[in-house]
Amino acid sequence: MPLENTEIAAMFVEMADLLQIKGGDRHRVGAFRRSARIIEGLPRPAAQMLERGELPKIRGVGKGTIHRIKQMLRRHSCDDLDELRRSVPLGLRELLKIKGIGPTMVRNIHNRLGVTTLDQLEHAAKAGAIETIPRMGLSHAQKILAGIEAYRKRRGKTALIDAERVGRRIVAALRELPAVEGIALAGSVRRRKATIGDLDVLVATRDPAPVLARFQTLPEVESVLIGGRGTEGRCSVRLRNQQQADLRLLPPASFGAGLHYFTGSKQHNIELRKRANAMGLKVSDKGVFHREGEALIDGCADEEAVFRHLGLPWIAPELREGRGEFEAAARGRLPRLVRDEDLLGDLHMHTTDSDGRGSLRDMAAKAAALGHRYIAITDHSKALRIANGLDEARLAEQLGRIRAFEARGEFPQLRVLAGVEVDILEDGRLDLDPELLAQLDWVIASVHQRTNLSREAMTRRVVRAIESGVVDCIGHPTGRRPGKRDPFALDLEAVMAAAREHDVALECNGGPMRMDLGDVDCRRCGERGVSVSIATDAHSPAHLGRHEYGLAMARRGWLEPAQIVNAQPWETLAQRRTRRLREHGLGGGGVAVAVPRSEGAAGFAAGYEGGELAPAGFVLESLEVAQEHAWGEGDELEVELVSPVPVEAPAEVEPRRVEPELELELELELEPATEEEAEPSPVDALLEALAQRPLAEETKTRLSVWLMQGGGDSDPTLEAALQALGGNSLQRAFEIIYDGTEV
DNA sequence: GCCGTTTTCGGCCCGACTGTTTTCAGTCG
Repeated sequence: MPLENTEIAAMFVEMADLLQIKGGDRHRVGAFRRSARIIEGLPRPAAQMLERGELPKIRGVGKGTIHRIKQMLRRHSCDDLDELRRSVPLGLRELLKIKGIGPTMVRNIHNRLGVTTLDQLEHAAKAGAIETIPRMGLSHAQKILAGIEAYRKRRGKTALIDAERVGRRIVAALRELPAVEGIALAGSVRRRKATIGDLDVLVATRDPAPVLARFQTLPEVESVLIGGRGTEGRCSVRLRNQQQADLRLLPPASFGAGLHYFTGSKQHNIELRKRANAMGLKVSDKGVFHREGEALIDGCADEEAVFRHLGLPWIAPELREGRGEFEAAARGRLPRLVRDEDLLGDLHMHTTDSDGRGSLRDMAAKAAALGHRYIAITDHSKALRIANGLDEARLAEQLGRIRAFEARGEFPQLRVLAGVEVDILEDGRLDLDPELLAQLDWVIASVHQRTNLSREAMTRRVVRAIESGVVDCIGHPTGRRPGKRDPFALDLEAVMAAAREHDVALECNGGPMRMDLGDVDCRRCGERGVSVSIATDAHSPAHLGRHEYGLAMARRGWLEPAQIVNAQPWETLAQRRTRRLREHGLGGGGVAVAVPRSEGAAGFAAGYEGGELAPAGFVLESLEVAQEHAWGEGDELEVELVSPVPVEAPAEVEPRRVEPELELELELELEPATEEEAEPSPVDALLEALAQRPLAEETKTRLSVWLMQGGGDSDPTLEAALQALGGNSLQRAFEIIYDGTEV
């Protein structure tokens, strides 16, 4: 497998950093950075473009860059990078990973204080040596110490995309060997965690020697940690990206048992073995055994066999965190996890109008090729100058362009929605005129700047945006960058409550460096009835369709298609928006939804009174008004009066509410029990369990499972107990579970 | 290092923010 463009780009960035630390010519540094940006943005693999002679034609790519790329493709490095790495100590390179420290500061710190390692820097900062450097003061020292602490917490963790990329390459190389009968990545990569520690590679083979030999000499390998003779069946290496990779060699007959064991998580395995124990069985990476006498029952060539022996259905790796998956599996209540093919559209992407690399048409063409049913164009707003954000005039112009594009009907199966990713300003106001926002089809509101507010201020800020009525979704809600930046201070609980009240979705941003919301937050959304948008945040056509990282978080968060906005048809989302706008007294106010149905202009929205532009599914005064203002292929465009706007959202998105009358009845039924009743009813026993702190694991699981079913009669005893506590039983369940858990 | 032209070498992206300083330097996106 050839190097990917992002990997080549990363090497150019590293060269720029190292050269800058050495005090090299800043324009040369800048040229390396520019090369990195260009390579990262190439439409096709650099290797391919090089072969076709397309690379030298690109502005900014000169002879030197071509020469280096050729070397990198051949040997994953180049002469200059080798030389720079030799001349700059490893410890100094590590300092760059601390937030607030750039190459120039590394240089100054090194030159003035002789610091070459993280520990030395920490010592210097504590000893007050930082302040002796010109233009650096106490704040810098404090910032550095905080940065070191944050870095230490996340050290050794690699982003999923990076770990997976190198892992896949190793798998591809080993798979070629005749001795390899089966191969898989296990561990946290397989569970699709956002950050990965070590890489686990499993190989099924009857002939370990050639596999071991090949593994140790892969180009990705920097040094062998454990291996060679005496270490049968395994080998650990340090990779060039500083990750550790462990190779395990397994007999094919027990590959499934090993795959399960090494996929983990640890907690999941502990619970699995507990369960096996209770059944008189023993489970290990070698298979399933009788507990007495340890006789082998089954080596388990595949993973399903492991679960089958325990009377369980196969559990998806993403759920294997010991967070209630066994209880759910045993009761036949595992979630039907959202899959790529469930996603009908993508509601977050950028074009060349702001900081994207593809035009409106480029994005639409790619989306159509991927079979998307709809996409929303959501460029940045003016506050994000660096991204060339749109002001009102440019957005209005783009809106007209999108409507005209739709009217042409070039991609009849695809609906292109006019949207925006509007900045949430410091005080919670939106960066664009709400009147204009109300005319769009899909509005994402995001925080990009001033991210260091207090928790209270940040929460007020985001909640205010939600309350505006024109916002459909909060983009990358926590601002986290796994392994790089902590989420900003935010009361997500309050945000979710507001989101639910105003029917606003929270985004699960699938940008591989964001994955925001994370898995735990996705699950909280699911439990609270807050819908989630799995979006790519694509900045080029190549990024479209890359739902894998958003899906990873959503699946780890137990989310099902019904909880995902972009797994719903666009008409459903349009209705939700229309209803919300009307409730907030913004636009709308008509009586019917008009949906154009013509062949040539499928999915195009008609205009409404006054000749202004209206979003798809917009509420229109009448059929006549719609037809009068319809544009497109002249009279070929039909506008159809569909139905009055439904007031209720689809049942699967909106959890049921408890009827007040029912509550009252149950309360009466559950009047205080008399002392002589020896045996408490199941409901009373459960009430007692619900009042316990900390909450028993079993009770917690029962609550989670019930919540995952959307409440209701899946567990009548629990429902009765919750209703006895008064109020909305779903709400009670959330409160109890989060009161009884440290989140 | 790359570009463009002045064809042999000069000029190279930028704004917000922060911290340290009274005019700038470094980081981040």
